[in-house]
Amino acid sequence: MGEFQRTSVAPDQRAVRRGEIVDIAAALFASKGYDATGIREIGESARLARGALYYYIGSKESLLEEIHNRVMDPLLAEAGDIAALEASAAARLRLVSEVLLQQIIHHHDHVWVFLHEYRSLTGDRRETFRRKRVEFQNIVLNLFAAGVADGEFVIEDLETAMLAFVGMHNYTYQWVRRKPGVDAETLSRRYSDIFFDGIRRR
Amino acid sequence: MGEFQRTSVAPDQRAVRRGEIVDIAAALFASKGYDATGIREIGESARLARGALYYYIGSKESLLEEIHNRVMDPLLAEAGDIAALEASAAARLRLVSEVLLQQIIHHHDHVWVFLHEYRSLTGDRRETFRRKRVEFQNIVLNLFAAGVADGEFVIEDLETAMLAFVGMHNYTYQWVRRKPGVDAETLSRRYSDIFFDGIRRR
DNA sequence: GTCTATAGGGTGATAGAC
DNA sequence: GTCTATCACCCTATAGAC
Repeated sequence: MGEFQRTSVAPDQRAVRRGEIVDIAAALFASKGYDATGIREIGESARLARGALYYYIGSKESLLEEIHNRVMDPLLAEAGDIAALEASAAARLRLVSEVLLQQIIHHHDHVWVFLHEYRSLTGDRRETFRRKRVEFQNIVLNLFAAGVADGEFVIEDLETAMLAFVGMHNYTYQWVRRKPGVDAETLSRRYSDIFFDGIRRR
Repeated sequence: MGEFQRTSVAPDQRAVRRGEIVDIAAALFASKGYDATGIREIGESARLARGALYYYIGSKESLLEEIHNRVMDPLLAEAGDIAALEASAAARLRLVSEVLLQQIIHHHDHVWVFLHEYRSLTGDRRETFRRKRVEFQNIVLNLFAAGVADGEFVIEDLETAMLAFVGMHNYTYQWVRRKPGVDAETLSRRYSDIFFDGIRRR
């Protein structure tokens, strides 16, 4: 039983080290691009020669896959929980906006890679990622639809509205690093104010 | 004088062929990525061996530079003309929205490369591009500021509003190819309706 | 677990024949 | 203008010693 506890509860050193390497890779991929970053560079940053590096990573593409999952999986879980809350569509969209911006701001490297390099995923990895992205967009789409059904929103085309909302948020990764001091809560409020009420004086 | 006219007015065959190769490269870079596309592939698509190809292109990076300029230069010129019109800030922003979406929809490959691969530009090329992007964003920023000065808009933070506006538009390149039949005029109207008046029922 | 050596295959760019 | 041959260098991944 002591042995069982050690393998199931104690941290797996190999998995821990692999996690560190994933973060190192995310930083390199974000600053130089996936294709332009060599396995050698990742090894140098992790202080590991190539042979030892491959003991942890398996392949370069599996690092890319894990970077994607680290952003997408918590985002999907949180957005799903928020959508299930008993609150107005506007209130729930505001919360989704905030968790999305938190990922973009606090896991900036991973999000950059996620939004820039998903085409470097191949085969099943690519298809799995595509499905998760559709799932997230559907959560947002359904919130807009719920708002229209409740008479809370007036929307000409639901899909365009969803894509405008997601696009406005996602694009944040392009500039947020150059504006330090911006926080998810403030930005979420400003985006939501614009999206729900517009900027025209009334 | 006849000879002078021929060199200054008649089309330069080399420049024409180079232009065709730039378009071929844009299509390849957009579908596979800049780093993942080889000079050999560009040559195959253009039906030219490497030696002949280099006679036209100079270098791979100069192709990337020209793809950027083909999007940015007309956009800057049109946006500058629109900003100088005597019209409300909302009307002028609506026109800027439309020319931006026209570039995104009708020069989709070039825009994809432009928004995805600008980090592969080096040295002066990169700096020149950065300046042009700032120039475009300043045109949009000044339109928002003019709207506030006229009492037409109420905006908490000008720069956030500008970035939200630009981001909502730019992100369009990610999905517009999967929705055929979308035109710049319709999309521009929908984006502007959301941005100026919001989606909440009043 | 970590290393070095190497396999097997790319890359962008240029020289020089025609 | 277009070609082939080649330069110098890079890549991901694996084998096998320690």
